Amino acid sequence: MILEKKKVFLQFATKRGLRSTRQRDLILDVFLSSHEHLSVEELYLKVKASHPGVGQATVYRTLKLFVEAGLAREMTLSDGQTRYEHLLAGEHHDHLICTGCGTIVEFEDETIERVQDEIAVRHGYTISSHRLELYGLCPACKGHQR
Amino acid sequence: MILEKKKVFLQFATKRGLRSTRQRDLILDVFLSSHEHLSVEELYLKVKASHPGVGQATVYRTLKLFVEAGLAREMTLSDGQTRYEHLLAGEHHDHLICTGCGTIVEFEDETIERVQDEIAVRHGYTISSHRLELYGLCPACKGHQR
DNA sequence: TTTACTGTTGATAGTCATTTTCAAAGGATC
DNA sequence: GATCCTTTGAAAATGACTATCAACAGTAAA
Ligand SMILES: [Mn+2]
Ligand SMILES: [Mn+2]
Ligand SMILES: [Zn+2]
Ligand SMILES: [Zn+2]
Repeated sequence: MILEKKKVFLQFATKRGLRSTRQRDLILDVFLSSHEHLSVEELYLKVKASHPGVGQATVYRTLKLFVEAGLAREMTLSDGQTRYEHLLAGEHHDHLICTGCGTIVEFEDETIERVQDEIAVRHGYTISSHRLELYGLCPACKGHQR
Repeated sequence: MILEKKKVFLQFATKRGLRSTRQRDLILDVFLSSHEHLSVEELYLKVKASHPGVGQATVYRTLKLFVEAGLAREMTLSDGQTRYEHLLAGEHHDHLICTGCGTIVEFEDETIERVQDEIAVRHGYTISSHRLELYGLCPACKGHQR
């Protein structure tokens, strides 16, 4: 899985004529070793922990490359920070997000996907992507509240 | 329709002990006279066109009041600007957005809403809100492209 | 009305995430 | 190794939004 994504990036880098650098290899390793939905700042801190010299701008730049390479997706929740998650081109899922603790559950639902297409067709649109986020309290947070 | 929303704001203002000001009346008029999904900047420009003295900060502040009053909804697309649209408390709709020209179609679908609830229940979550955006090309833009 | 109180406004400074700039560093090819 | 040109990191710049604060303006009592 991780190796597959490394290969995807390598192929992308080759096709684009990108040079191989320590920084990009490192950032890719850190990114692939985490399965959360990390903000740039969070990723930068993880990177800096082992390699203090790496600059924040490089992390910003490199994450954008991962998206272009087709191994990551950029997502914006309502906290004003851009987050990145693993996602190979062609894969897809939506999010169920706890407003209490931030826990994210990923899901896919073919009924919803199908109805979305029907709606688009009805209006003459051709859908290229979509975004569905459900916000609410997770079981744990529901307990705390009362 | 417009009168109803003005009344909603008036009641909110009364309940909250807000003073009646020229600026808020004006911004409310401009907001209600447009049925688009306007950014704060766009609204500010419309306001400034007839009343150049009004400050940007006042527009920001007033739009937040409209949301609190229950007659507007704040929305964030991917362009990094907050937009506001008409929405009375209790109403709801989702968006179909053209990536070519920005045209927005509003829709509601009870099947999707129902399945969303099922998904939430399955994971033990209690949903408080959601956000669904479909991105693609509208009929007009599909024509242009080819 | 005036007065006195206090909410509101607009200009400006501040914040925060992200982007740009640019000189120095470092891959790649010969 | 020499050359070329991409990449990097620090710092400045940007852009949306928020906080600050003195001047202003509703409001309600006098
Ligand atoms: Mn995810
Ligand atoms: Mn809408
Ligand atoms: Zn939770
Ligand atoms: Zn279009």
